[in-house]
Formats: sequence, C-alpha cells, structure tokens
Amino acid sequence: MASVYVEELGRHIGTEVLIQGWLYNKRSSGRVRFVLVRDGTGIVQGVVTPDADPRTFELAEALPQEASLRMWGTVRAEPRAPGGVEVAVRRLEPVHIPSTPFPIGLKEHGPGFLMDHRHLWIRMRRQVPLLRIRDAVLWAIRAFFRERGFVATEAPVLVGTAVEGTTTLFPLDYFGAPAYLSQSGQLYLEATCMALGKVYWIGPVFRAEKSKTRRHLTEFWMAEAEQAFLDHEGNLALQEALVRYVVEAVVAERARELGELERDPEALREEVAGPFPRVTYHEAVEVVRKAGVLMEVGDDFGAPAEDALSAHFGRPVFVERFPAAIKPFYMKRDPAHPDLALCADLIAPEGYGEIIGGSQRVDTEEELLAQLREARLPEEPYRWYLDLRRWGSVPHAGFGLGVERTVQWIAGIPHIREAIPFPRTLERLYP
RNA sequence: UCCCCGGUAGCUCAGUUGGCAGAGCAGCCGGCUGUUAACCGGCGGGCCGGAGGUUCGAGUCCUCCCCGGGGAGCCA
Repeated sequence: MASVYVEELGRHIGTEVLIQGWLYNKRSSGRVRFVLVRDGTGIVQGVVTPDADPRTFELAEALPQEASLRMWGTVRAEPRAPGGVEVAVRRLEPVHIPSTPFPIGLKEHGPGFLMDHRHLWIRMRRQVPLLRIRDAVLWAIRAFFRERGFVATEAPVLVGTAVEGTTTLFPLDYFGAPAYLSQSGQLYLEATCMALGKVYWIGPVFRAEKSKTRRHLTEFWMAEAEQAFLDHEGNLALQEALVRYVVEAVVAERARELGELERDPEALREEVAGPFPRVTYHEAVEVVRKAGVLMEVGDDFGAPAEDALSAHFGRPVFVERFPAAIKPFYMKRDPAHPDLALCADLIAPEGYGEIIGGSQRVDTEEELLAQLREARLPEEPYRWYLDLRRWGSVPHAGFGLGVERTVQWIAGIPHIREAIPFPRTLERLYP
C-alpha cells in the first residue's frame, strides 16, 4: 500500500491508508487510546480500540514520544479533530523505538535549553509550520524574479574585499592570504547584471557584529537583486512589488501554518494592500522625534527609532535619501542634493525592523574613485569593481532583502532565531 | 564593548527576617471507552552554576569567575 501524507488525508476519507511518521503525543482513556502522529506535513490523531490486534493496542499505550512508526487505518471525517479528519487504526508497526525519553516535552522550556536541542526542537509544534513558511517565502522570491525575467545567479561567499566596514567581517586564512566570509553579494551582482541584464541570488551572508538582540544573526540569508538601467524610483517599485508578492503567496499557500502560529492572514494582507508610504530621511527623523525618541539629524535609525516609524505608519514604509555620509561608498548621490544618497530602507510594520536596504549605484569611475577616497578605502582591492564603470557603464540599482526578518514578520514571531533551521548567534555555534 | 535579568530534580519554576530541599510536568507502576499540552492515585529522582568569604549555621548575605537570556550601539 502506498503511503499518504497527513496533509492529503482529506482526499482519502472512507479508505484505508498507510501513514509513516513519528509519535508526537499519545493519550489514553482506558479502552480507547489516541496516538498523535506527525509526518512533516501535519499531525493526525489515530484512534486505537480493542478491535485492533492486541499488539497494536499495546503499542498505542507503550510507544514513547518520537518513536517512528507506520500506521494503517481508515480515514474518517471528525468535526472535533483540528484537521477535520482522524484515522481509525487497524495496525501500528514501530520503525524505531527510543530507549531514553525524548528531551523536549510538550510543556514549556527555556530558550537556552531549546537552543541546545535545536536539532530536535525543529520537530515540534510551531517550528514545523515556521520552517514551512520559510520555504514558502523563499519559493515566492524565486517565483517573483523568475516571472519578471531575472536570471538566478551566484556570488562568492569567500571574498578578498570588504563591502562595508572591516570590523564586521569574519576573517579567515585562505592558503596564507587574508580572506573573509561575504557580507553581501552586491558588488558581484553589479558585475553579473552587466552581463545578464537583471539578476538575483539568494544566499548566506555573514556579519561579525556583536549584536545580542532578537533581530540579529551572524549568518543570515539575503535575497539580492540588481538590474541594469534601473533607477532609484524603479528600484523602489520593484521592492514594493516583491514584498507584496511574497506576502500574498505565503498567505495563499500557508494559511494553515499561519493559523497554527496564530498569525492573522487578513491583517498581513491589509498591511501590504495599498502603496507603501515613502518618506525622506529628514521627514522620518521628524516623525521619530515627534514620537518622543531622541535622535539627531545625521544619525542612523536605531531600533527604537525604527519602532516609532513602524508604529506611526502601520505598514511597510520606505525611508529614502539618507545623508551620504552614513551610507556606503557605492551609492549614487542625488543630483539635486549631492549630500544625499539615492537609497532607501524598507521598514517592516509591527517593529520587525529593516527588511530591505537598497540604492541606485554609482555609475562613473570618477564618482566611484572620489567616494572610495571619501570613505578612506584602498583603491586596489576594488580594481575589478572600478572596471565595471570603464566599459559600458549604465545606471543600475538593486537591493538586499533579509530573508529571516521577512519570515519573522510574516510569521509574527518574536525572535529571529526561530526563522532559520540552525541559527548562528553571538554565543552559539552548536548544534 | 556597555547596561539589565537569571542559573535550585531530565524540563518549567517556588523556596519568607539566614534555621530539615519543594511543586507541576517528564519517567516508572496502577486506574479510566472520546482524549485535545487529557485526567485521577502511587513511587523514584538534588554537587542549589563554580571558587573564596561572613556566620554556631548559607539555596538565601558579600567578592570574583563561568554560563544563559533581554537590550544598547551596529546592521538585514
């Protein structure tokens, strides 16, 4: 008999099926025993009565949590069941019976304990739907870019040049030469977009920031896009379309999982329904100050400032045209205001922080040399990058979207460490 | 790097002005024919993070260290 996944059971009502999975929980009321079996797509309750064979009836009482098993039985509609169906069990067959109790119970645990057992924690309620939502976010990003003719490409993870400041790089020894783990694939995407027109990649990037907050990881995934002949305005339109597309796709494909996380899909939809508000850096500073958060013009937005913006607009909001002095060297200046950069950050609603940073890039060698000098960066490591401005340079723009922050926002979870299977944080490299 | 909170049973925690180490869950044994983190009865389970100090006496007070969590700065 071919096996069936829990998520498909609704199509098999009245027939006998085989389910292969793990024992999530069991309950007993004397002569009626209940086994909750999970298989990655969902959890279903099997009902075992003395009508089943004696071995099966005994197993329903004796199997410990996380025993792996095969379960044969008839699917029936059951209004009391969370998924609407349950299985009248004919036979249980263990695949592996643990000899020691599973460390993670169904009651509360502390974050330290759970993180020590992350490799097992990912099997539990909340973690499974969360990782399924992450999957949907990643597929939606790929689908969006594919529909628009972007070419999926790759940037190296081992690099010899820093994109941003060198203090946040992980250094390593590359056969005796200094090298780093990449903080961003952007510079390389600028090169590939001159070859392929419009490109994107999704990959891991690394920041050696000593950040201990609920929205930081040292290793996280970025979805970065770069398009030739795209200007600042077009860049914002692209980002807005992407974020709306991703939210709509996740709401459509993972409504059940959002429900399991008690995330209201309609509230999410509403947040991305209309055009995203846009404010300039200077307007944003005013909003933040009126909200009572102290900051000076010329400062970057801290977490309290982002939260104030987020609370004020209640939807994703673009903050554009930051002072060039607080932004990286590769951003093009606003021709009307040379002290401002043609850039924007997208701040997620509900205090989830910045999820996108993007800009139009410098497109002449002279400007780039001048801005490298202003940033006190050496010219030599950027020789190849300067080359891009020597042969057929064009206006171009792009952005990077933080995948985990996006998952965190869409899933509505308080801590970013649950938005990736194996988070890397300041004090944690294991498991 | 700085600030705040915490570390007691496998897990989550309580532990009074310093005076015999506790509960719930998990485990084991038993009960219950519809349970939804089921419920009911019983049993076992401790280097109170580590070192030093104060004291007749320290889980409790003091000092230092280690570990975890939250936040700042920085960032997506």
